[in-house]
Amino acid sequence: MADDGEEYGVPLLNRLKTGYSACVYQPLASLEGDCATGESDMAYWLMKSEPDEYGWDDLLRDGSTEWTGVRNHAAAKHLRAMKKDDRAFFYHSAIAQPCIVGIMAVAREWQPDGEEGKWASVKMTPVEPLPSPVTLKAMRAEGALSDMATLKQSRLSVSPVREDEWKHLLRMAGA
DNA sequence: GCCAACGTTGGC
DNA sequence: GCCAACGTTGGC
Repeated sequence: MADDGEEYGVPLLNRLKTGYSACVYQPLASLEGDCATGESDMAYWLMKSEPDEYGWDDLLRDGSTEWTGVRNHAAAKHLRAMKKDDRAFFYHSAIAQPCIVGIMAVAREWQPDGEEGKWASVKMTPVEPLPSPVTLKAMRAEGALSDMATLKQSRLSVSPVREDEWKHLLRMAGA
């Protein structure tokens, strides 16, 4: 079981849940409380990372992370559009079974990343893991997700997710 | 401003 | 590890 993409499946999530409840459960309540404006215009995103480099369990361990290193103009544009408390799926890429494994929130809006001043990074914090990960394969099989930016352009590491797509994915994840 | 060459990313 | 897709660079 530990020899291919399955290691990023349910067994890993079970392991993560433990660490999650142990160290970072508080964001949900405080984030909801911050929405004083009443009507939510919260946006949704999908952010990719190679778990060999930085995965969901690293984010749980750290409590939050600066999402640096994005060097694609379209992705950088999305980073600059992200607002505090927006939600984002954490997607594990470049593994045998690429999949969405958890939900993050924008903890702080963008700041310059790098010397050139043309790139941006945001600060992200974990909200909760998905009950079961949603694989890329499963996403591709869903007609309701056929417009998703990440499916149309696989190399885009930060992409918007529509509200209907977000809800659909949550249902697929058993959330 | 076009386009060929090249580099990088990400899925398989 | 390979290859397709995409972005960037540089010659013209």
